[in-house]
Amino acid sequence: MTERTLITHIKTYLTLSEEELSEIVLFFDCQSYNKKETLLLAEKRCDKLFFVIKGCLHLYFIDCLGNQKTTQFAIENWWLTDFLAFQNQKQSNFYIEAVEKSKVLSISFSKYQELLDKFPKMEKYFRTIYERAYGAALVRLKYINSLSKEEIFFRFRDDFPEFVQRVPQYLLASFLGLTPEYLSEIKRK
Amino acid sequence: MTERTLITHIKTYLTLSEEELSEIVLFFDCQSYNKKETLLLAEKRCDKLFFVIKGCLHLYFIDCLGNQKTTQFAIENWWLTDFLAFQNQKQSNFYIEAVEKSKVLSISFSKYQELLDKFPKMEKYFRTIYERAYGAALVRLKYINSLSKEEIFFRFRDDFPEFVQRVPQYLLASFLGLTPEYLSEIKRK
DNA sequence: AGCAAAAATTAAGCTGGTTTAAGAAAGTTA
DNA sequence: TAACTTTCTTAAACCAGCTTAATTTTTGCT
Repeated sequence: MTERTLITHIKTYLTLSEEELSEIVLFFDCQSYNKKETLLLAEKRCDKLFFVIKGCLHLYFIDCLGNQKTTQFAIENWWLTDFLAFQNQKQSNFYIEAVEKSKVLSISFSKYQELLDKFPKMEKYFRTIYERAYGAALVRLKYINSLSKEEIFFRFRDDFPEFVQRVPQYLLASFLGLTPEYLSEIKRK
Repeated sequence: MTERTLITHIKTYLTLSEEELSEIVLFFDCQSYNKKETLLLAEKRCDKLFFVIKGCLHLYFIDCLGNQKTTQFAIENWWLTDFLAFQNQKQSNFYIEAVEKSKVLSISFSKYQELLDKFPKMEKYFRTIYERAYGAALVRLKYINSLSKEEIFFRFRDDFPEFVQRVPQYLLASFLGLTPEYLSEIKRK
């Protein structure tokens, strides 16, 4: 069962019975996506929260020149959506697309509410996830505001070597906030 | 009572009895800080989560050239700490200082755990706060990666005009990721 | 009010990183 | 294995934003 991935993840944060856990996963839909397939469209109401079982997604937007810019990746055990738009049930500022063939759980906003109402312990689970994600975003902002683009790349490669291998360079460049050309030049050294 | 500020804020997210609310605020200490007074030191274990009753705090670090760089502000009704260090009870990557004379509630990590255990509804409160904060951080990363420094400033001034008046320009410049000199040049136009 | 310190402005010179454009390599499809 | 498409590389010209440094304005203190 592929849903074991989520159950295992929840169990690292909470103590829940097997019955509860198997009830919980019923709130989710499981779907597979091919490389470059779209999961969420900007301008549409953001009604889905995603959990990656296998594969890799990215959250991106299109800048004023028509370039795709990646703001966040999500690999196995990561949650992803436009959280602000999801919480307010507004239209999304971002697109979500599969970077590679992926297996993904999703939950609608109303099911998410139901899940949290029925299993209040899940509030703790998500509180912990978001507390950490927000903290990590602040540290990321710190790096952006203190390191040169070259240092940002080397730091990221040291911290996540396997990830640098995994995603195409032009997506990595966009995530790190530099041009593919400059990233290529940095790597040459 | 100054604690009403927190109570009022919690009530916008949860339904709780007055008895519960007044028990909750007992978990917090209230303290006043003068302008430039330090609340949290980098390199020290991060054992406090802060809530601003009145005034303004900022989360900053010192870059390799010895410059103070602001990553986040917190005004009335905002929570602030180095969330990653707080959750893991590690030493902080950041300093926290009062930007102006401020009145602040604080809670230690162990009291925070106790509070969440005793009042599980508070999990929902913090889940919501962090979900929003993380979403906002992603949108902020989007702006950083798509707008010129000039556009970043004008956008921020349009969105938060009163805030631009409130904090010193050199802190605002640092928060927006540009030099005070360049910000000054932009404003001249 | 008067002094000292902190913050903001101005301007010139400089550089890290972008833009543009073209070619090479790697992946995909039939 | 050939043709097409996507991704990566290279190099030169360019510029947004930084650095430096000197001056002015504002703030805080007694």
